[in-house]
Amino acid sequence: MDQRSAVTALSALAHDNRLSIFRQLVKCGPSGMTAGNIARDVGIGATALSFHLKELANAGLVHSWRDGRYVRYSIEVEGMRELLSFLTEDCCNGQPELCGTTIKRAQSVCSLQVRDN
Amino acid sequence: MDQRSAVTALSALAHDNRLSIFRQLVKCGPSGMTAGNIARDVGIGATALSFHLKELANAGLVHSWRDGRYVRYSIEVEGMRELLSFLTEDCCNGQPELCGTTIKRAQSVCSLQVRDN
DNA sequence: ACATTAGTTCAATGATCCTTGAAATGATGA
DNA sequence: TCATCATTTCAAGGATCATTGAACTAATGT
Repeated sequence: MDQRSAVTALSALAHDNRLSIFRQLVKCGPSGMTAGNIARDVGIGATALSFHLKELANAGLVHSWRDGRYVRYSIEVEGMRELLSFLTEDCCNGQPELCGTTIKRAQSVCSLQVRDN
Repeated sequence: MDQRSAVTALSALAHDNRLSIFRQLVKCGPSGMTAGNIARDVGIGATALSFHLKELANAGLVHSWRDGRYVRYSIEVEGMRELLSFLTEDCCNGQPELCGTTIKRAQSVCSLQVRDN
């Protein structure tokens, strides 16, 4: 991931409604949700929802597919993982003991955890 | 971390210059950098730098202290960790195998990795 | 005290983003 | 085919954010 893509992804997440949408989809997993159900849960109109979903999709954070009369959206795991990785790249110049002294290591609840690559 | 703080933090990172500043500080570790050196590395003026650092500080992502004639800035590790954790909270409703099948688990290069709490 | 260096605050302008309803598109079932 | 439901696109406005130079505050050394 490059800086430009990272800014796009962060901008996509940096909005109250979009962050709510994103977190709903994180919870929901690969099966995704229909646009209509997202709109209901987040409490916004269809137009606004469509606008925000487009931003998230354009940022590589969600993707969609048609499911009969509905359109389903789900999180783009790889895009999210790349973003988290980018944010922590070269932390303390590869000497984790420098920041590791202040916080505890622990297991992530999810494979979205940052990895070195 | 609540939704409001997360949006503030993401908004702070969602800007080309601020993301550059942030990543410089991530690399640099706890010793931090002077404002002047950040400005030189990122290639922006003092006024703009001050504005952006204020945004990052307000978002809880960096902090600063005076060091003689200079002001040093460094990353706020806990704030960053909270943000990463918030973004992946309840991923796949606690069933990591759902998203874990598509990406490989691996160790983070840094203790900033997401943890379950 | 004064000159110099380092950073921050202020105010105004321009740029970008968000919201809204109305219209358009796509899919289903009778 | 027609009515209906689901979602997207369009266009206009209001709101928010970024940039700039100038003025200001803070620390240092002489």
